[in-house]
Amino acid sequence: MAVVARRPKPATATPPATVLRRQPRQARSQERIERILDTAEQVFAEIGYDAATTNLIAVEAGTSIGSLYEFFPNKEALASALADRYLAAIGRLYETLIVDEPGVTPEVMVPRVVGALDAFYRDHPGAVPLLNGRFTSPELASAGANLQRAMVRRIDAVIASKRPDLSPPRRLLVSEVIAELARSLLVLSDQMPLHQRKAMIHQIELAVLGYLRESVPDPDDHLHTGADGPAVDANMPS
Amino acid sequence: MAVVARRPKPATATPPATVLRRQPRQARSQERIERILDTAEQVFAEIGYDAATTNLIAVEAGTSIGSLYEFFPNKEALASALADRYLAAIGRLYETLIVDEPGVTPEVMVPRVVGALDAFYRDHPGAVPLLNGRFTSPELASAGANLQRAMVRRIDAVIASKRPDLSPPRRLLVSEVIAELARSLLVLSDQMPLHQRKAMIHQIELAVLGYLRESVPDPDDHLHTGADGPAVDANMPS
DNA sequence: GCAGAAGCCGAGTGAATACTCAGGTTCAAG
DNA sequence: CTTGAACCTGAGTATTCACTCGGCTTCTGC
Repeated sequence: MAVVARRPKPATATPPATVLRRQPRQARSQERIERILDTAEQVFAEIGYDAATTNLIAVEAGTSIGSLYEFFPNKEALASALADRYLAAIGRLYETLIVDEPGVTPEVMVPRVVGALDAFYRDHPGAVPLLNGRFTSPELASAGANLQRAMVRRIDAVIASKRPDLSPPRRLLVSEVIAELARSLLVLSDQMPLHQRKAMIHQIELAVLGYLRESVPDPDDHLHTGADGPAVDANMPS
Repeated sequence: MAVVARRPKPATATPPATVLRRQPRQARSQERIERILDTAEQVFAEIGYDAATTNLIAVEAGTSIGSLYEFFPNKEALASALADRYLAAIGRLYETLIVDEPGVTPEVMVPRVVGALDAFYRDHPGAVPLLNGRFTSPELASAGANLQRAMVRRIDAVIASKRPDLSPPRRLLVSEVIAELARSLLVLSDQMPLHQRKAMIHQIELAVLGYLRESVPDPDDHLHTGADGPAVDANMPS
């Protein structure tokens, strides 16, 4: 239950529902909205979307349900607003960092991307449970899925440029594996205490690079990696 | 919400709740129970634990709620019974395949384990969404987490035996990465059509092996890889 | 073939909860 | 200061859904 719509009265053609019901005019209500969102994020992360009641969120935010519904048309809208907080930022991060620049090798790009994502998730502790948690709304789950697809597409584009010899399906497969690998391991690292987290981030880089070397061996590599020589060797195109 | 207990009446000290309320004596009811479980699995997989209503499950199973509750004490018990169907089998699979045999290299063991898991998941289409799905009950989620911990422990034991030079924390980290990598990519492959699935399975093997090579380079390998000193060094206690 | 047990049914119960609304309070413009 | 708009409140409403219970049907042992 509850995952399913619980809005039997209105039935008014289903507007976007993603936005606020009304734009606040006074600073007080703007702050209230922020407080509600902060609280919702925390509560969702702690007990999950379904178990979170709008009443609890309102009370925890130090306001009343009436006020909550003054601005948010329904519970899903809270989740949407929350997702919007991060989606754009992470999307921009992808666009900035997963790019096809001439001198950038995987050894450079992977730590950059993984590091940036890790930093972002550390700065925004709610983001991971929100977008990758096990108990989120369908709304949030599909937002997370879209983000993941965006990452896959960008990786695919970079590989396409760097390695035109790979067939498109194979490229896509490799991109999907890399993206999923990064996603799931970043989620894992997000659950760890800070001192282990750093080590885990490094393992993520190793995992991505190791997979890349196995799956897409360097064409200008003399010794091809059968089961023995990973041989990073001096590959310095700059 | 429903994630939270919804059993306000009984309050009877909380018995195990994992079992059937009553053992069936006749074949008819045994079949009914099976049908209910099959249906529950399907419904949970399709719309998630929360959105699934016990009434729907009963109707879909061609029976009545009364009958459902004749045997299952509550909704969670359905999930438990479902988990029990797979947990033991997968656990045994780990015990059989993730073992420390003398001549078995990662190149042999990894495809074996990944292949066996893939085969199991193909034979039991409900298992993956049930244990790794985004919308399962806390009960099921923790069952899945336990299973994952079991895998980590077994991998850790094998690494401990093969590579006594690694420090325990490092070993554990590597084991966790491998287990998570396998888990998340197997989930991904489970969502794919059969022809892509085979290719993905191979990528999983490459990913695990590639990560292993990066993270735990062969000690008798002259050139060491890492971007950092993994501090493996020539530490030979034997 | 019958009595009692096992099994089955589904309308009904009660608790949980998303969302409303009538009435009050605070602000800002004139 | 006044007035109307923006804002706030929380008890109440409508709905959903896990679970019960009394009555009915089917089986089984004698």
